[in-house]
Amino acid sequence: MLDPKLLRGQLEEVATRLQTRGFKLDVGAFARLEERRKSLQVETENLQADRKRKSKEIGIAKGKGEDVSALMQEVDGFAQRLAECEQQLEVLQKELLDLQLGIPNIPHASVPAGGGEDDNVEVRKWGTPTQFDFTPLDHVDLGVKTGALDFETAAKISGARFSVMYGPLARMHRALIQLMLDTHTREHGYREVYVPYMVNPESLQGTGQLPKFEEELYKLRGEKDLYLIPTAEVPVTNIARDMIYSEDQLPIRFACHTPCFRSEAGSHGKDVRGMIRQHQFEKVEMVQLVKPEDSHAALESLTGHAEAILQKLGLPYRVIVLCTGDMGFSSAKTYDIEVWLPGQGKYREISSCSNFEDFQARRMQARYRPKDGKKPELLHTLNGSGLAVGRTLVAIMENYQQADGSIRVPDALKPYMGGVDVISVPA
RNA sequence: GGAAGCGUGGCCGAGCGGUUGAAGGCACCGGUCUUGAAAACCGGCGAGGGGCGACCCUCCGUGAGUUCGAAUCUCACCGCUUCCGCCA
Repeated sequence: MLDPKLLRGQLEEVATRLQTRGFKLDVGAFARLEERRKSLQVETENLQADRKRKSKEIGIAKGKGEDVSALMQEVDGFAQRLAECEQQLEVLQKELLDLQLGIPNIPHASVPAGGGEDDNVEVRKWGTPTQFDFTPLDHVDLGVKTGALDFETAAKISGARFSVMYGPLARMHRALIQLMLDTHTREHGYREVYVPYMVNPESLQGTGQLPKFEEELYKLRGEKDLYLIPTAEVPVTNIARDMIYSEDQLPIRFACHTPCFRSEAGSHGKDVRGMIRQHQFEKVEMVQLVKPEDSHAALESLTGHAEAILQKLGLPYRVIVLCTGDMGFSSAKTYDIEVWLPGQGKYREISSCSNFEDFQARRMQARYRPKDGKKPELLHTLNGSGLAVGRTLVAIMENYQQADGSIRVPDALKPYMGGVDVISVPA
């Protein structure tokens, strides 16, 4: 959520900046609502002040044993109007809030302008696309050859966009999670955290998935309103909801492994082959809670933490900065990391690292108290995948494949693989 | 699932329906003292919001209700604790 004061005070500038990300702010509608709110709120509060004062007088008069019927009548005189005002104000404020909850974050000044993914800008590249002296297969064909991936069985059990993995490949999938968590906790200063996979609507509103993107979520049946998490970002960031941290507690860094559940509504026909886009996938997520002045530096280091995993695994990648038109709803700035996939002959997203500044914090009322003892301030939140596990597995399969369809185990994973160093093709 | 109890400021903890946004303590901030620190003492100190301002409003788990007036009374819901049962 944007700062309501900013919205009121600099409505036109805000609208202009939101336009760069393709969002049309209805300036007129907002201004009209805001004007009505202002006059109604002033009237309501004046009447409330009146009632408060008179009630106090009644108390005093009664204490002295005086007659209070005149005072009571005075209150009666405006009680009706007050009730109307209060009710209308409540409706109006709800309307304004709904409007504000639907407004995306303002892009940071350093974000390149652009209308869509074609305008994203590459900022660096690591490694070079893997070369083969044979024609490389994609992970689906490799999965068939090794007998380790089984989409048909997954379809039988659940449907499209699910996968079943067997043996050493399933183990490598688990090993990746271990490597990622160990790296972030031992080398990058994150605290490991375990969280619920089912969350309430308040949490989803806090991070920005609700109210606007409900169709992307799986909602559970049952007497409680619960949703499956689309990312660990939701439960982990909401740890900070309604909190006031002391300044010396910051920064807080969490690393968390969870499954993620996404309906992928609206991506029909996209990445239908293989395990690139699944309804269920594993991810290790990094979340940071920092002081406002530190958040952009934190985004750089957090992105580096995700890159470190790819470097350990020897997977070529590039980092791009998303342009204004391609960023997510809540983000002020986002780097995507794209890994080289020989099977597709292109770079594909494997991590997304974002600085939300105070956008999520305002929705969550996540704050900290500055050292000088003054008012609590909103903190800044960030998160990034470190990494998407399924896609990392795909990248390893495709980059580490050999001519016979077997897959070498990257050195960094060997300690976790119990002696297996090749996923071989059965005879 | 059954029974009982409890939800008050950053934390702990008082609070007869009426000058209570809330005693007290801790923490925190400022000061005195000290070579420095600690201790002691003095002072300050909840959050959110509105108004150009003088100021004003809201908030005691959440939501309804009673009342001129609710932290305080009623109802519902949520959460927590303890005991019993069941259970990975």
